[in-house]
This record gives sequence, structure tokens and C-alpha cells, in this order.
Amino acid sequence: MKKTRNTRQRGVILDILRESHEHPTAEMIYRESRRVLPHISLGTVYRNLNFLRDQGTVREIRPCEGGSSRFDRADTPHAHFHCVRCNALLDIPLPPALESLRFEEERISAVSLIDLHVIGSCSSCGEATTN
Amino acid sequence: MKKTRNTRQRGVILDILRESHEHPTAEMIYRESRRVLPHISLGTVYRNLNFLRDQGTVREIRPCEGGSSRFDRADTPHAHFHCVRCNALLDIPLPPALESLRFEEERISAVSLIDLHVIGSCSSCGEATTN
DNA sequence: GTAATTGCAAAAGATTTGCCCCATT
DNA sequence: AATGGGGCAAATCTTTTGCAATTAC
Repeated sequence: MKKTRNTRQRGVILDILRESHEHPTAEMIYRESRRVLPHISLGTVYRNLNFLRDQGTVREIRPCEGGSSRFDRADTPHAHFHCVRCNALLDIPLPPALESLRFEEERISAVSLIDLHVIGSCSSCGEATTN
Repeated sequence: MKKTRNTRQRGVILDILRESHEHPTAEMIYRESRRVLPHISLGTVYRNLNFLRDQGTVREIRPCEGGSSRFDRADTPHAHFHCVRCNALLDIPLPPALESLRFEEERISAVSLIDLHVIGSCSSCGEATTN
């Protein structure tokens, strides 16, 4: 097992993720982190996000239709709502039905993660035309 | 409303999607289509896939962790199981719990699509170590 | 005939990687 | 001091786009 270090960069990235509620992209995290570490590079941000994702600390959310990945802390299980109008990504509770879901599929051996994305329009954008 | 044409290219792409069960990438569809249309270009494949997706005929599935999008026909509602070992993508039935799911979220105005991805290992890869 | 669509190649966008230096342990 | 991690820039991979030529209607 490789020994990992607590670098300032990694800490800052985690802090940003902890404080942000908007599911930032790597680029957004990069810009934000530069306020504290003006010399941090985008590559470092990506490397850390991948590291933290593989470690299970953060979660990568790939937008349903193009654009960059967005990230959040993988503390509690939850689903995501994605507003197609304003592009907001909101955490929503994972429907209880899913938590206890048993997959009666002989093709499935083990389930490690359930990823539920609800796509639609949020209330701030919403009420008006649904199309 | 723009008038759309039935080009040979579009037809071939749809046929490939109809016959394939492996959720091919644009690149795979490109290679396959070249057996019939040796001069088709990758750009055309992408343009058609985007067109068909926007039209609601095909569905684009973005893999949870990098790599290219995969596609399938959007005929019946279903969820996807993604094997992290062999990278297979399987159609699985959408849990009934989800079809009737009501989102009691004041932040959600309208839901247009529910996307459920189950990640884990499939039976062919599976039984052995879950890690 | 007209406009949607193609092929090609270049461009754009997102992410990864090599290399060498620096900092954490 | 050892080596994991960082900075920078180049490379890679995926997808999009401009444009002139083609083709379905």
C-alpha cells in the first residue's frame, strides 16, 4: 500500500469541496484554489480529484450531456437532480426504495454504487413552460 | 420545424444500434458502419448520434468514470448496470419503485428523465474477489 | 432546385502524462 | 534522505465545427 501525504494542495481542494454546494468542476475548483495557492496547477487539481475519487472520498458526477465532470464529497449516500435549464446540480435524498433495492439479476454479482440522476427543471427555472 | 432526411448513413447507424447489445461507443459504431459505408466519417456518426439523441430515438450513456459515451436505442425505459471490471454495460429493468417515484422536493419543478446506473461487477467477472 | 447532410480536416474542450524539482514524512 | 506529490507544458482523447461538395426530397 502506497503511503499518501497531506499536501496543502490536497487539503485546500477538500476544503473547497466541503464548503461548496454547487458541485464545482475541476476548473472551478482550480480557480477557487488559486485564491489560496496562486501557483497550484490544473493538473494537480485533476490528479487530486482522481485520487480522492478512487479513494472514495469524493464523487465524480458526469453531466448527462457534454461538459466537464462535477464533484462533491461522498459523505452520505444521495442522488442528484440536474436542471437542464440553469445547469444546477442539487443533492436530493436517495429514495428509500433504492437503498434496499435487491437486484434479482443473475447477471449481477455485486453492487458497489447506485447512481441516480433525475433530470428536469428546478423550481427557480421551472414553473413556466415545461418545454 | 426543420425537415429531416433519411440518409443511408443515418439508417445504417440506427441499424447498428438496433442489432447491437453492447452499447457501442461512437467509435465502435463508426468502425462497424464502415463495413457498409466505407467512406462514412466519424463526424457524421457523431452528428447523427446527437441528432437521434435530441430527437429521443437513442440514449447517450456517459460512463461514470472517463472514456467515451455509449449509446442505445431509447425504446423502452430501463436502467443500466455497469461492470467496473469488464466494462460491460447491461440493460436492466427499471425498478418499479422508480417509475412511480414522486419527488417531494420543493426545489424540483418538473422531472423529464430518470437515469439509474448501478455500478458493480457482473457475474462473468464477479464471483471471485469483490475487491 | 433547395436545403439538409456528408466528408474531411482542423479546432476545441477536457483530462492525462512526462519530467524534473520541491516538500512531507 | 527518500519518495510522494507538485508545476508546467506537451500530449492524448473525445467530440464539435467550418466549409465545399453531395444528395434526398
